[in-house]
Amino acid sequence: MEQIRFLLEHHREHTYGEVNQLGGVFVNGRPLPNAVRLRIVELAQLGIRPCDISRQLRVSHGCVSKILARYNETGSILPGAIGGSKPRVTTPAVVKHIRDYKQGDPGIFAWEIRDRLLADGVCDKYNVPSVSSISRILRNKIGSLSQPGPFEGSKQPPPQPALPYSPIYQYPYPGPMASTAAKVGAHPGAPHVGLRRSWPSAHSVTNILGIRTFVEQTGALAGTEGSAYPPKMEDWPSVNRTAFPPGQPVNGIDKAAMEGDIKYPQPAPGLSSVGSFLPACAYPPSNQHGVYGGPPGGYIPPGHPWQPQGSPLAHHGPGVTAHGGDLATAMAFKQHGREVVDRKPASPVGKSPDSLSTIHGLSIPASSS
DNA sequence: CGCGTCACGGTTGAT
DNA sequence: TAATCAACCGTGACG
Repeated sequence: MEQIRFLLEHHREHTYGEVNQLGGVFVNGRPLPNAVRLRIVELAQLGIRPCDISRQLRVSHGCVSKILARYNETGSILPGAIGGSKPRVTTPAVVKHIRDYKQGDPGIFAWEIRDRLLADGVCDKYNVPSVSSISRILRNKIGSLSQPGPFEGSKQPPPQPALPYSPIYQYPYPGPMASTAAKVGAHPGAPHVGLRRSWPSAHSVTNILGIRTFVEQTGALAGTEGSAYPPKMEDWPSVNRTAFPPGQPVNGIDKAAMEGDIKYPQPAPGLSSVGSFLPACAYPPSNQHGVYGGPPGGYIPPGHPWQPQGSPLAHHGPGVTAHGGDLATAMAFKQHGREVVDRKPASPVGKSPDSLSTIHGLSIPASSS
């Protein structure tokens, strides 16, 4: 144990990371590792209260609350897209259409333009400019230039006008992604890890509960993380990192992985165990994932609350969306849990109270610490 | 005591 | 190439 501590600290020295009031390690400004996020959701699904999850995982309750809330809404355990510019709603193409509408009907109201953009399929409800934005465009761009589009037209970048971008990611897509996820996640190797040591309770919990199994099966994890994060997957790191050797580029993951490594080096410290442990366990070996992950769709029950049918998040963009599939997986996961659990009642799954209690016993004790 | 919320200091990545 | 900026992050504290 001490060793562990030592390692942690040592590790910390050259990596960064801060320790919160609960003794958990976090990197300011950066998302918690996916492994931890997943764990939060798993535990919640098992009926463990947020406050206990917070203590067990040593993550602030505000964070637990946020992650669970997001999960309940979107079905994803992933953090939001960090950085970068929000896709512009007023893409050149959109502006051009606005201009056209205005020219066609100088008396047109901004809200009418908005409606037309939707009606014409130029935008969808997710990326249609607000009335005020349209007004601004009319004022600033179109108003002044009466000319047709020199500016944008030519330059039209790549943006896709009608593309939906979802503020969050779009997760739900069962189809495509499993592989991605798999890749990412797949790292068999992890088991070894001495993870256990560091996080006694936690890991125990996982095993005990059999969560990990669950996860693997569902593929949620893998899927989720991997795919979901196509663009950024920042978290992966912890997970990946463990498994991934540096040179391996896994679809984009590599980068993520790397980052992860860098920043969240080892989960080891503090929650460390979690991080490392989880990942390992969590990620299904490729073969498995093949089995489970592939068919995420299957897991997803048809009408899910959070998964609106296609709508909101669903529409996905081209490539990006593909990742969503993972998400779907994730979702599946959620559903699963959800159905069973529902949060408070608890015990649904088969784990029943016993499990819980066990869990509590194991982990919670830590809280005192 | 639990938990939703938000200010804060931080990081990221597209422009 | 560097700077800007808006998005997100988790913590910590308040209610």
